[in-house]
Amino acid sequence: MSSRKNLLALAVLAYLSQAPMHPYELSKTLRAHGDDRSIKFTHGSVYMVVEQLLKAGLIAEQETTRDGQRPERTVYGITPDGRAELRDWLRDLVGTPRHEFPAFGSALSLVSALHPDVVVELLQQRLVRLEEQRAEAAELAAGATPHPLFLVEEAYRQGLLEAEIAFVRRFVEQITDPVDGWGPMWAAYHET
Amino acid sequence: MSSRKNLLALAVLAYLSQAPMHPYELSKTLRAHGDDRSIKFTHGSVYMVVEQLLKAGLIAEQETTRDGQRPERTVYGITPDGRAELRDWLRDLVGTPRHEFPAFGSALSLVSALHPDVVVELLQQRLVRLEEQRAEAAELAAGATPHPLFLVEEAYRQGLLEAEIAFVRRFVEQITDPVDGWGPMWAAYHET
DNA sequence: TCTATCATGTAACCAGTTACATGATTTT
DNA sequence: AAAATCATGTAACTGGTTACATGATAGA
Repeated sequence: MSSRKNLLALAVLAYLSQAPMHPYELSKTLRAHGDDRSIKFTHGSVYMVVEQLLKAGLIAEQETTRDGQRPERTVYGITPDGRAELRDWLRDLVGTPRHEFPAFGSALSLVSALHPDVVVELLQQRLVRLEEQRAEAAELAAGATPHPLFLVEEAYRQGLLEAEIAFVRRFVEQITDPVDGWGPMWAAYHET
Repeated sequence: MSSRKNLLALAVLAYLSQAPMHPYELSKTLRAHGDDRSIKFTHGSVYMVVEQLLKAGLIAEQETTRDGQRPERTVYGITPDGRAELRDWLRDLVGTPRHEFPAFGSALSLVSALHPDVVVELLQQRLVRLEEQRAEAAELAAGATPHPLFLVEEAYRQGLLEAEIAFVRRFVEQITDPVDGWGPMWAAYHET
């Protein structure tokens, strides 16, 4: 089995559960549906996971066609094992939160290596970028209207975004608070 | 240069900027300081990044000691280039948000493949787990008292956690709302 | 003293990214 | 008809994870 690490494999299973396709078509369809906002993949990685899923028996070669002088295309379909894996994997992802490692969190854990003054500047810069993202997201949500179920991932993102904005604001205040801000202590410690 | 992908490399630079160490010691120190909550690494990957950083000239072999019949240990120290990279990298991470791919988000984008009834169950299960995590985090924050600057990453996590809890609650309601919930439409669509 | 665990590192394997290759179609 | 872009795939490189190896100390 794919050992459930690469989320692209999940997406491929999901799409093949609706109709057989060849890898290039998968690649296109995924991108067309905007799945590249929630799943990281490149043209090349699609071929990779298809091969992995094939080895694992979760999909199977369905037919091999040749259209004029184009390279051969192999069409893959999902197997019963594949359907089972899709279901179980999704259930697991939805039902059980797992520990993740957002880059900003990692940076925060090491941020004492910078001088507090520059950190404040950087945080303010981050804030304006975050607010830009929020504006874009709002626009996007206002525009399109497929059923909102298909925007649920966007809603989730927006929630996280708001939380991050709030956090950054608080953090800036904690550093700069004139009465008991961390700035001075931090600056002192930083001379080492 | 390390091309700035593996955050472990950043942590290694940060620690070596305080004192030279050998890889095993790095591994231990990182774990002792709880950096494994914010950065994903294993014993083996530390050796890997040390080698990469060495190749990139960001750290340098300082001395090679042998203690009794233990294997030789090589002690590494940061170079001036390494210090510059540490600073720039951190600045970038703090100042500029980047697009990330949380697993729950990916799952959400495909969740229509499950029946709405089971999704609701799963979300409720997720909620109790999330609330457990929140309780643990609160306890942890109440207990320890190094300067809160060293818990800032925890505070960030908590913010995200709250946001996720709120989102999941809303989502459950949207599915199950008796007047215009998505449940029926979703269930119907799901027969395909 | 036997066993378990720590200290330290290497090597083999697997996954992911990037770059390249080539014929087909479309645009200028 | 030249240039650009699309359609389709392969191959090479690089990074990350896992498993293994081996002497040292400590506990039973």
